[in-house]
Amino acid sequence: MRLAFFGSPAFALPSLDLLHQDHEICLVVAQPDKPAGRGNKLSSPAVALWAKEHNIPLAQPMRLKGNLAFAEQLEELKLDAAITAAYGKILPKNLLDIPKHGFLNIHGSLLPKYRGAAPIQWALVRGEQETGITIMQTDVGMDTGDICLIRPLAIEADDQALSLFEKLSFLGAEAILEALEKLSQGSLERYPQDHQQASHAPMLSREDGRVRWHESAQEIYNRFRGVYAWPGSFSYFKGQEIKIKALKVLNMNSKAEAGTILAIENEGIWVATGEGVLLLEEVQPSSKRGMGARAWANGYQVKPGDRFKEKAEDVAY
RNA sequence: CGCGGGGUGGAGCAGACUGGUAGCUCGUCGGGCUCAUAACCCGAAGGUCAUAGGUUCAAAUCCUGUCCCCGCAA
Repeated sequence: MRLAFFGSPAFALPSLDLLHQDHEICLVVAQPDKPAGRGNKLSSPAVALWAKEHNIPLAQPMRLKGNLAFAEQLEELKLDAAITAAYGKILPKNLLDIPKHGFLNIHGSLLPKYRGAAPIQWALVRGEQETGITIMQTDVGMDTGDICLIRPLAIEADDQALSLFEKLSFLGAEAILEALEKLSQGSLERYPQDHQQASHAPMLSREDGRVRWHESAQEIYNRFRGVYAWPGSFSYFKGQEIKIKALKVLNMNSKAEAGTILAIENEGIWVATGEGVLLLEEVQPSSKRGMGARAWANGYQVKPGDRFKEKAEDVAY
């Protein structure tokens, strides 16, 4: 089939690869290049780089709404369908109607749960044991369109945002291929979502990475897994920001105040939470590279009884 | 030219403002204590202080250039 592919980050690449083998990708659309990273160097989305590598026409429009030139460009391609995968822009109605079969979206959750920009991360933060991929007919709402195909995936206890992203990106690729197969045979079903069951997964903010020590060890660990790729779990020790790079839930309890360091062992640091105890294995003070928690305790004179604080201005005793 | 922090024995840090003997917590090695130990005690090895130049009687420390690493913002 003649397709256009809308996507931006690495999540979309496995789908692109697979579609590229069986279908004709007439146009790749990605977010515009943006200044990013230290020094604000201009950088291209992964999908844009992919298109350049494979010599496929690439568009990176700033705006879609009211962009007649872009709409015309799409019209002229005589598309059978268009695919979106983590594109990052809302598609206006006039564009959705252009391809013969409209737009299909690859979404990283079991819709109607976790609609929005960060379904994978929020499924982890909420401690879900199962998530998946939904192929849906894109409409003007935020992930509200009819469902075409659902593929569940178990979340492993040690999955974090990156590992789950990777698994789902491959599952998504298989699912979209299957959906297109059915579409071309005219057997693709579509049924409406149960909007009563909908939940939302908004884009993460830096604040979502802040460790909430009063939560249970498991909840803190779940949040750690969800925000692993960005912004990462962070807390404060004696006024300095500390990122937590590796973490485990210990099977023990403590009555100490949440955030208190209980012991410093070779394998890491024991920290009390609202319920249960966590083992900090690897940390990273700002300006430093990640280091073993034990090494950090050695150099920064961390002692049992010291406490982590949730905010910079809280002074540890 | 987005803002900022850092590079000191194998690890993590202090020392720099106010130049003058290389320090701390660990690790390693040897010895001791102990029923025993990752615990404790004694001892030892190991550092061109990222790099190049400058100032000075004297530079980890002050000045200039270069390389590398990291946090924030986007």
